[in-house]
Amino acid sequence: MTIAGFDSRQLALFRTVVEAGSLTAAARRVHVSQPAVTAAIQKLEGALGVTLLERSARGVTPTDAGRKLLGHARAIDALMSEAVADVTERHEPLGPLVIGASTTIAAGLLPTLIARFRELEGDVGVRLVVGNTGEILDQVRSRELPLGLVEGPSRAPRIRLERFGDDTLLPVVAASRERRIALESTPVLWREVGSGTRAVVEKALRRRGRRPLPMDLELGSTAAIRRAVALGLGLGFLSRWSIGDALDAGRVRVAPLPDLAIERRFSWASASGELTGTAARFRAFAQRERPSLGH
Amino acid sequence: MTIAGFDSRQLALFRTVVEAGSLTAAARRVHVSQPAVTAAIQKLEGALGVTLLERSARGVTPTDAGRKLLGHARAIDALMSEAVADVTERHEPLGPLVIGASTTIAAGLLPTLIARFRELEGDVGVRLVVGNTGEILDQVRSRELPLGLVEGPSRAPRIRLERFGDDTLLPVVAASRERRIALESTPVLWREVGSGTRAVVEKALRRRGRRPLPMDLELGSTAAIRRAVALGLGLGFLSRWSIGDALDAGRVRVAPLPDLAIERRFSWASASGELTGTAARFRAFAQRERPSLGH
DNA sequence: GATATGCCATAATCAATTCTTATGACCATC
DNA sequence: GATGGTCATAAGAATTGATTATGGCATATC
Repeated sequence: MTIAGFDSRQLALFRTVVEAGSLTAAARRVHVSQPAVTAAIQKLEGALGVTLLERSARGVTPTDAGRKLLGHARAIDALMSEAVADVTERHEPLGPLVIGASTTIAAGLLPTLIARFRELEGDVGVRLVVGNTGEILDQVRSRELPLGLVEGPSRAPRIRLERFGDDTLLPVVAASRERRIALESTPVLWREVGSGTRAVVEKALRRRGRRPLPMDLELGSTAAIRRAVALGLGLGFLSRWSIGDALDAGRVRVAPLPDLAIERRFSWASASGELTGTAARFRAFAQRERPSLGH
Repeated sequence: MTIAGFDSRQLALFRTVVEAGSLTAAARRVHVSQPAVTAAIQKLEGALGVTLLERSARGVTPTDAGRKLLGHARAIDALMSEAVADVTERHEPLGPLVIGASTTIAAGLLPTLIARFRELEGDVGVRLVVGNTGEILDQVRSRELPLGLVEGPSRAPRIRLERFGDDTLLPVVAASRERRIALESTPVLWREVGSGTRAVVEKALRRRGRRPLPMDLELGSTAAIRRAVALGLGLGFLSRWSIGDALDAGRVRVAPLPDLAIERRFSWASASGELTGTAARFRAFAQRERPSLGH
């Protein structure tokens, strides 16, 4: 399939570029680097044999050919969405959604996602099994769960893993706190021992030389941490996926400690082979919805 | 751009699968392996959360969702071609096409390609510079030529190389020859020393232990070799791209020496950066046309 | 019914594309 | 001129996507 070098994703990107007015802005919008956009557009131009954009120091503007292509790109975009909508349309009522998730995800990400899914699909029943990553993986392996959404692992035996997206654990403090945060003397709000989130946070802090202090607090859930942060009790770590509301409300803000942003991955887990019915539908839905979730 | 997992190439492949009636047949048609098709369709099904094909031992048939998607796939295909045609449409008359090519390509592939290009674009002037690969690359580097199409190299300094496609040098004999070919005692029809084609053929034959014989013939062009093969003078090597007519005419056939099929690559060469005008247009055209050229 | 044939699925491996980071050149604006 | 924005290039890493090899399963054939 190396033949064409011309597909709808390139067109969608081209559209974004024109609408954003610059390669850089488009790159930001789709969360890739600017050179990636440069390369993709060049490839598209090469495939068509036509210059599509007039480059300048202030951005890009479409050439005549580019303007023509823009129209087609929009039409194709529309047709693609229509195809998804049409094919995805359900005829028989869906069975309940059975899904396992690790704590952070179950608390932060899934509620939104499930709510939107039910908006679209009607009142599907939901059984959400919460556990740590290992527990969920085991239950997927033994077919107790058709589908899991977990933090971290990049591979697990006898299981099919697919990437959901990347997450960032951001250091946050109360919005009222002074600008400079002294890492050594600010209380840290921990999750309980055994939590996957705690493990990665511990590791990252140790790398920075931060040792546990008596003034640190240990809390049993992400929600508790969020509340504690808002109350000014210290520095907490919150997932980018679950942080939105708190930021919007203006109660908390991201601490100016850029080295402390912790990257990790969320992955789908399913038993090898066939994923069907409600679970398949939910996974596909979530995957499409993802770009609109995190900021 | 890892977000969607859903693009027009997947749809085009899906369409091919349904129209071919089986994954295997579709794989043959698009020249990829069957597992590649399996994987691509699975990915598409995953992205939509829907089963598209009913698998059986006799092939595949679309499900309801699959039939719906097929319609959309056709529509999108059509729209994509329309977009290409529209954007590619020319307003000002094109300048002459200036292109360099190595001997085999200039003789075997380019005439067809240029003819079709002119059918589409009108009577564009053509200046075709023939030379061996190194000579062409030098002239591209020095900007004497905007574009070259050459055999072989996978990289060259200060030059942008892009893949045109893969070529196979097939061992051919007269159709009238007996089935079994004794490599040791059959005369080989060589190109002259210095030819890129000769170099790779020599290497391949040496690996098989075949030494030059007094009965071998040396000829100055691909056309001469093709004629000599048809006349039964011995074993020749012809490019898959240029062999079509001779095979069709029934004068020659591929010799049953599968280990002797020699793979090599054809590449576009252009100066770093901007390729515009007629050359850009020709390259894009050729790239789209390619699937219909070789067998 | 045994056996063979053809189709699809999986696993392991390798090659190719695509992305990222780092950097440079260029143009506007202060 | 500096500064801050833009786009382009290069080199490396990561992801994707291909390939070959193999196995299961259903239909067809003897």
